[in-house]
Amino acid sequence: MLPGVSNTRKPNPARRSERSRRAVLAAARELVSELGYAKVTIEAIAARAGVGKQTIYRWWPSKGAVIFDSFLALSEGGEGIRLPDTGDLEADLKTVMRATVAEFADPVFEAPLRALNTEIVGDPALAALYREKLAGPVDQAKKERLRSAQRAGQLAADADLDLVLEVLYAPLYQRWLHRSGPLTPEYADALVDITLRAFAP
Amino acid sequence: MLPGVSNTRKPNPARRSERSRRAVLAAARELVSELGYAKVTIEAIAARAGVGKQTIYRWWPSKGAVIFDSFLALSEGGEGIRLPDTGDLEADLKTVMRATVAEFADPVFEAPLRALNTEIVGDPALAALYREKLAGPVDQAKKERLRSAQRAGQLAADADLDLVLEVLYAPLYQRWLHRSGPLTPEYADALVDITLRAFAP
Amino acid sequence: MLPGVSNTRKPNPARRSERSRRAVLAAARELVSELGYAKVTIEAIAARAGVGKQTIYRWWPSKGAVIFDSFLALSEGGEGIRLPDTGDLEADLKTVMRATVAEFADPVFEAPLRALNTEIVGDPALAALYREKLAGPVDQAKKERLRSAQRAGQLAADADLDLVLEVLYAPLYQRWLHRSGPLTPEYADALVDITLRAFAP
Amino acid sequence: MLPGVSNTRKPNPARRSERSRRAVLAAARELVSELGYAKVTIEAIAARAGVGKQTIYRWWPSKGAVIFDSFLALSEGGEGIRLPDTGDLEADLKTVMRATVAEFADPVFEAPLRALNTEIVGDPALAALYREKLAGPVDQAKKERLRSAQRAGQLAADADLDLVLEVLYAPLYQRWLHRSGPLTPEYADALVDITLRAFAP
DNA sequence: TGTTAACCGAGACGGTACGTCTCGTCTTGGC
DNA sequence: GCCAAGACGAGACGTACCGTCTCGGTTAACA
Repeated sequence: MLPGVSNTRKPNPARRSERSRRAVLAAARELVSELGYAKVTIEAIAARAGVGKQTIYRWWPSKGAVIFDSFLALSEGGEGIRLPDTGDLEADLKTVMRATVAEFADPVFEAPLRALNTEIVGDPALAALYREKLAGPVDQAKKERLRSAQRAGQLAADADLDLVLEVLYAPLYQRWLHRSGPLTPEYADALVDITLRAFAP
Repeated sequence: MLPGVSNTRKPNPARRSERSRRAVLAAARELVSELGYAKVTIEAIAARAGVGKQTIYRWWPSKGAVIFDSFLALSEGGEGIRLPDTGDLEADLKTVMRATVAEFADPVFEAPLRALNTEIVGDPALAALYREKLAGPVDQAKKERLRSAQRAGQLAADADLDLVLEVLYAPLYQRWLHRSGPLTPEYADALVDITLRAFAP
Repeated sequence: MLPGVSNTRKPNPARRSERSRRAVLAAARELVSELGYAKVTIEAIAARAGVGKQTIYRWWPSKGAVIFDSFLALSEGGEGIRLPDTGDLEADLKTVMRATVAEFADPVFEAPLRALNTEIVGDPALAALYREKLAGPVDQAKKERLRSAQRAGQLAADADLDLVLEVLYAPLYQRWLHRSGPLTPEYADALVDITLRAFAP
Repeated sequence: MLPGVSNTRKPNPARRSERSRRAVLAAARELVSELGYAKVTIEAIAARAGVGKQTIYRWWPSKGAVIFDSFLALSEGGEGIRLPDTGDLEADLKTVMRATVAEFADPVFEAPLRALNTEIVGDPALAALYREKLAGPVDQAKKERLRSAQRAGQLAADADLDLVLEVLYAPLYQRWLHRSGPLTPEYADALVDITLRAFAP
């Protein structure tokens, strides 16, 4: 082999077929909803998308990556997320937490979200990508609202905001993942109350 | 179909080979530690255990069930778990939480625990089993300690103990699952401090 | 293990259950007719006969042996076979050959006969048994008739009777095995004519 | 189902790998020689050939078909078979028959030939293929020689040549299959003598 | 404005593991 | 000690996907 020539060909993104990319992501999303993450195969995605398998292997490193990308594409439009800021932290947080509870209960979100979590647990790279592309922006928006509350004296000024978010969300997230209890609006409210007491100024 | 008549022959547990059962569970445990959950195959378990594949399929419905059982078998001896009770709730909880942090960091626990969580996310039946057989007894022990603290006036008498446990453990669990932050003894202490403040009498 | 004790236990034929023996042979015969030789399994024979598998393995060395035995049992009653001897060799042979043609065409004989031949081709021991127990007696009866014809001057006195039988029967047998041509009464007659011409005095 | 639509995907023969085809047939031939037909498995053929199992299942319907094909491939080169024609029918036939006797005795031919016959007995489709592709061409060549003999007045002009071949070969074939007697050059000669007498002009 | 390199769909390939089936042996009670 | 019943270790079955590797057939940049 000639020097500088590699056998792991590097594709040229400029020539990438946008039509194929979209078809793959759409097929991936559909299949995860229909079959659940574990039963989706790359062969099935390719067939459904009307795409050669190589086209998928060329542009994505793994099944997880394809499916993750298909979620990313969904939430892409919603850039610049902002949380409500009425000045009343408790009310604002309860609004947001109740919305989160509702989202977790929505069967449209259920399957893909669980799929995502299944994959993230065992794949550090995907976990990093998840934190960077999905969780990160949302957390930034939440922390923005919390900082505003700190300025307003509604939250301890020295509170570690990452920790605040964890106390607020992790119990909810764990209940959902393990199905260890009901996800009700009252539960959402209770988490807000507890968090505000824990991090009161 | 007539009652009691099934086309999926059901084996007679009385004749089950204890030697095979043990060998399968041991092999499963070893392989999960060595390869991680995703790369363990039933064929490999059977081969390592010196057992026919059919013997596994006869007694377990899925790979997840075998592996779960192999964890169950581990913690079976440790009945009657009790938490330390020195009278000082904060100190006792910090001891326990620091131990949990250490356990999560231990590579011996890492792989199997992640395997378990991977499987639980997508399998409600397994999740129920997990709650009943593994999480349940441990949580009972923890709640016992918390009730003792309530009697001692160190915790709000009307605190929902399930919620207390969630606030205490879920952030830690989430950090570990998502690798979203360092698991340090200080972090363990912080969680105890926050929880005690949130549920102070 | 104690000296003189072997691990290949030798069963005591005196204690053998006649009821089981009969049931096994009957089940074997039925299953060969229904499924053809290749699809019959020892498990199926045992199940149909209401007999433990070990009972079959105890008394027969192989599937072929069981099935062969089941044929033997059939033709056991018909000892002392004699061919017609009207004095007219040609007429007598044509009668017998036409009967053989009819037998080969009878679907009741078809499956078991093919089964037997399948097994015999690849198993010298079974082939020997076949010659001794099934083909032998019949061939003796045929040769008896031919000797009578030799004495009557209808056949060359020095003709090798084994060869005569082969010329008479082998073409028919081969056509049937290979399905290489129609088995008609005329064909039977033609074989007799040819054989008589070839071995004319 | 719509016409032309099938759920059993059919592969495109144009893309078939010649290398794999050859490797499979070679492996099949070797394994039949080494183990005998019954003990050859598709897995073993695939492994020996360095081929995926699916590649075999894609192109052949059964083990029998693979092995049959492996024989076909052997005799493929020898197109346009011609029998010796010195003008002396008896001498020519004895030459050919002695060669056949020798071939049947050759252990290299023994195992595969028995394998082939085992399979043919129970599989009408394979039997037809055998007659068309293997026996047919050879029989044509033989009949050509016999026709030449008819023209030379060495054989009855109205003799049924198929029948002549059967009388000539079937006894030999049956002796070999059933191991019911020795296959000697003298036996070959005897069959020729008998046949010529039976079909003398 | 061809030429040509790369992507595309399709799908065959060598493999691995699946979950099922049957083999022949071993084990357990019942008679 | 034979028997029915059936669990066992073993391993082949035929299928589903894996990830790689050709095939022709379009494109799309560049010569």
